Amino acid sequence: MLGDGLKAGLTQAGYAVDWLRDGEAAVAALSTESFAAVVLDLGLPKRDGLSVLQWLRGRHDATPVLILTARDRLEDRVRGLDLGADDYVLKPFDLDEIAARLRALVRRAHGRPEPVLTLGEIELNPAARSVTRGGQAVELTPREFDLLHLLLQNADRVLTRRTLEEQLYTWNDAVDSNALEVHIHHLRKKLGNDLIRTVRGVGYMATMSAPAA
Amino acid sequence: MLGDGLKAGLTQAGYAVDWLRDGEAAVAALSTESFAAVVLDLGLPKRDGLSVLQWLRGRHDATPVLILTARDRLEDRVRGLDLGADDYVLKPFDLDEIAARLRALVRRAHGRPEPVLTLGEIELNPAARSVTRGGQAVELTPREFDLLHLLLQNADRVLTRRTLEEQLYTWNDAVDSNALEVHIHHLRKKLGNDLIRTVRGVGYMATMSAPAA
DNA sequence: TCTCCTTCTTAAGGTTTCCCTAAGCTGACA
DNA sequence: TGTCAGCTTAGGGAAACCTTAAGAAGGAGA
Repeated sequence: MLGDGLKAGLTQAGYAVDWLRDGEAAVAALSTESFAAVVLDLGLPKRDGLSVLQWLRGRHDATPVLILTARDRLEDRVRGLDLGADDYVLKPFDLDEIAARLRALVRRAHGRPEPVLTLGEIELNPAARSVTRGGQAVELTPREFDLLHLLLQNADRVLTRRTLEEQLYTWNDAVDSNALEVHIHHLRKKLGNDLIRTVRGVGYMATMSAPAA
Repeated sequence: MLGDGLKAGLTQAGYAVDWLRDGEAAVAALSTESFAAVVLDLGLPKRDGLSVLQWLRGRHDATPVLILTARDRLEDRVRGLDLGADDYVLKPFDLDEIAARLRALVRRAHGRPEPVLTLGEIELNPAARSVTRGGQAVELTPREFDLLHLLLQNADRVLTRRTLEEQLYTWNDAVDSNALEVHIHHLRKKLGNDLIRTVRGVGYMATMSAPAA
């Protein structure tokens, strides 16, 4: 059922999709055909998803791989990235998010830069990892950049604290502190107070215009 | 002829349409005016559609672009998406489909393709956690938002006090007070008295128009 | 190896927002 | 006209968030 939805969604997003229902079939397909990218569910029957990934990288096949993993299987995600996965998405997943990340992966694989993100007077260049405000360069630390990147990719949409922390800290899930708040604070200091809106009790959202007083 | 039909159809669907007949004219129009969305035929005369798209994205213009492409020009479609097109439709196309996709694109341009709940002049966007009344933003507190969300999800259906409280307060933290009434009151103050109808002895209901006498 | 420097996290107030409570009031229904 | 469900109002207090500062951790360069 999960596969059905995923296939339908990605097809609608403009991809040609081959859906292999177990690890063995996936290996068989990957040995004979060439794909732009692979979406790999780590909970595959017959042959474990991680072993498929390991096998693929063992052949020096650089096809971009996006892994799908359950929220409570943190160690799988870490192992997946270690084995050469390019990105991951947590289940239950959002179709738009998968489509967007796939597109980014395929772009990168072709050596094409990801498009610049713009919101108001802020501009973020993922390839150069640079940010400008009103045309003027702004220096951000790595964490600040990643956080801003996430927010801009989801502009006008509330991101929960949980989501942000999960994306920001791939390995160490339990960041039991207000680190996020501190980074938000630094971003606001550098980019202006209007860019990032607090949604009390939920999270944060990047948005262009301030609300009507 | 294709353009004629498209313009007529989109106009009828409620859009204000400017029809530029070649790539150069399109670039000229796009440099001076601002559009809610662009429908781009890749087979334009004078200046190729893809080059128009490339030019547009080169200026960091994020206007949604829907490309029209012939069924046998698959690679154009792929290039178009890579260059930053937001969606595509194959020729020969279906007018309703184009209209539907345009609607989705325009919405997405201001906050992802999230389903928006609408009732009368009230619109609620769960992704942005925003509410508008007659197009004008209304600021709600978290509790107010959640309550309105519940009511709109069950529009024209009576929700008992009990149901509402259970949903609002993580499993029956039995709020032994009139807190619910207070929030209802605040909502009515912000959104007008007609939206939420009291069903005496039972609960509340969101509904569009006042009852017939 | 040592030192300097950047960056990230932690922690501790300070501040703002919001939510419940409670008490008086209003209007519906008998 | 009495009663009761729901409406209205305002303030205390707590949770959520902001701000600041300092210590840890890591890396670069000598």
